[in-house]
Amino acid sequence: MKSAKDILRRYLKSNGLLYSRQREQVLDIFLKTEKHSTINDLYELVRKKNTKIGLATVYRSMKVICDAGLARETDFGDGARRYEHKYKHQHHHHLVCIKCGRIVEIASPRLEQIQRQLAKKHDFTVSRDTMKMFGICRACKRKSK
Amino acid sequence: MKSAKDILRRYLKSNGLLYSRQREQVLDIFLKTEKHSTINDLYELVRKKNTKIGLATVYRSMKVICDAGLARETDFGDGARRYEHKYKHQHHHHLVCIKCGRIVEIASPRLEQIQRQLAKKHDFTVSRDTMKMFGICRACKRKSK
DNA sequence: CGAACAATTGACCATAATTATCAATCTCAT
DNA sequence: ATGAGATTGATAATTATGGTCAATTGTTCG
Repeated sequence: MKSAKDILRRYLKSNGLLYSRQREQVLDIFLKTEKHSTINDLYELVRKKNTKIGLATVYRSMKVICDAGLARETDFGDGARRYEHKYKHQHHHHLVCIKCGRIVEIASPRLEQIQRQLAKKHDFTVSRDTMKMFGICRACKRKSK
Repeated sequence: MKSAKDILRRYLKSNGLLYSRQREQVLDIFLKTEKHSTINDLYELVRKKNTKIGLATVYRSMKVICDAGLARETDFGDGARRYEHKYKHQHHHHLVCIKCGRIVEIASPRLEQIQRQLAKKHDFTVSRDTMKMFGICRACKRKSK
């Protein structure tokens, strides 16, 4: 089983790109995060290891890490791009609480099946998909009673 | 059957807001658009009728029109908020071609049913949801052969 | 109708996320 | 170790969007 670093290394090499210290640092930090970090989140974390790193480098590194298939961009409509793990994580969708911001990840084979059928019906070759439901979670419903 | 203007009027009145000339103009233009316009698209269209209107007014008007339930924000991840019709239009999802930008609207009761089940399972009260699949449409697949 | 009052507007500024620029520096195959 | 080419960090530029405020407008009520 290849490690995430191996995958990044291989991706970079096969595209004529370099395995820089900064890219490795960003990947290390990203792998340690649990969920849905913004570029700024990652930037601040990486700066604890490397105070000299620039914000643009974090943007650029996450782009490469996505291209390598290790991360996935998600957008919760809050004006900031977020990243989640893609390697060794099953495809999933999101329930987002608009009160407390809690995000629940959900996987549903039946949903995926319907998605495949819909894509086939319209002859689309799908490379990326996203489904989100925004609403109020159980805890917030209790609180507001 | 109430017209979109009646709905806006009623919404405004019941919220202590005013029915201004600009809001009506923005609504008129929005109703004439077919699909997924950005604020800037609408701004340029409204300016043909009212060269004095400000961009901020279009932002503010579309916000109110959304709140009144006549429009829905969509996000295709291209860095610009887009608006689509909500009144007298059934809920739907999107297939987006990443080559030519074509957007196909799809409705699926089975998908909606699964969404309801997933929300219920996690005790979420869903107020808004979105599902998108990005890929290559039939026409673009043919072209690239 | 017309005055009064609160909401809205338009112009402009503020902010925030993201990207472009470019000289200095680093990576890696040889 | 070296050189060609990729990357970086600092900063400026860009873009979408929201805030401010004095001037204007819409609505209500007498």
